Amino acid sequence: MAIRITTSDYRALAELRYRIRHFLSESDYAARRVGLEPQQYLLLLAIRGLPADADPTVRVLAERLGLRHNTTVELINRLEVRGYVHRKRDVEDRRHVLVLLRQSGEKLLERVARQRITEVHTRGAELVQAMTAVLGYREMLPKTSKKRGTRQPVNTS
Amino acid sequence: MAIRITTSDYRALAELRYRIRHFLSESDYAARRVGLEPQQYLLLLAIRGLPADADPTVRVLAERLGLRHNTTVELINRLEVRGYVHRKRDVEDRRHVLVLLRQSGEKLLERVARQRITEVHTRGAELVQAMTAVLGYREMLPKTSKKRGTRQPVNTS
DNA sequence: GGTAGTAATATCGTAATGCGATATATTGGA
DNA sequence: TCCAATATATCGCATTACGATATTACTACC
Repeated sequence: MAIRITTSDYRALAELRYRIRHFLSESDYAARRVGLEPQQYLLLLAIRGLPADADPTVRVLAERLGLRHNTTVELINRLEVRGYVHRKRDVEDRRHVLVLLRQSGEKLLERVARQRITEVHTRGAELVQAMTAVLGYREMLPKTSKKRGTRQPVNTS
Repeated sequence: MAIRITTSDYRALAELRYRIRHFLSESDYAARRVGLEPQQYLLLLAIRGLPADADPTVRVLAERLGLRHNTTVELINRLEVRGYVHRKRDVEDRRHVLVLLRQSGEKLLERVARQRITEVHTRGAELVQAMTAVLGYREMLPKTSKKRGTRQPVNTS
């Protein structure tokens, strides 16, 4: 049943990760330059760039960041201590906590985003190109057994 | 001088991150299921999938993972303790340390990679599509505003 | 209205991650 | 030989992340 995984397969997976990682580390670096931890930048971005129909609750943000809710709570704590965001109880449903940007947070976010926007369009194209190259190296991979399809969802949210 | 960053810009950046994050977290999850931390899986993968012309030294692996060398050293330490890799001094240049997979490490890596290979081909295509959509979200707009238009179109050649 | 169950957030303990600064060993020249 | 560059390792510290558990608020159902 087990199809042998070749060195080419491993190289493709590794190369894909390498490309993505280096694309993202530009942004990590940009964040650190303005004194933000990478994850902190991502939280600020997630709030500011939330889809129009969503509220910035802890749970929603956790889902957007691909994190557990408790990890997100602590991330918010650190940003609140630094004065970049603040919490506001949702009056509609008092279980919900809305996480809102403060001026200082928005400022920092903007400084990182400004550097990223052009960057993303130039390097992003490279990344997409590299990804299609890597992904297309074996388009005709035979379908594996049915069992493999029973995968659990990543998030409990 | 500063061009205003719009909500659409933030949404695009956030959406891009969301897509990438969820694509990657599948792999984090697959790694954790076999008892590997995400980064540990990536180190094993980096070793096994290293380009043919490279040696698995600490520095090379750090570069492939996009990490500082000292972070990589500690990651290797943890994997060595668990018996998944071992170190070997390079006899050519005794400053170099070669990081080699042990059987157990290779086994675990294979289990994760096996789940990822098909996954990457299906979800990867989705990701690429989403990325081009996000990256090109303004490419379709009329190029009236010259300021914004200074961005290069995606070159797929 | 009361109660059980569900949902959202928070807290605690612990391990992994990651960096800057610094230390040590090795190599390859001047 | 001596010195600068290179490679790895160590130390201290903050951040990240998770599982388990607690607390508060809402919702059904009786």
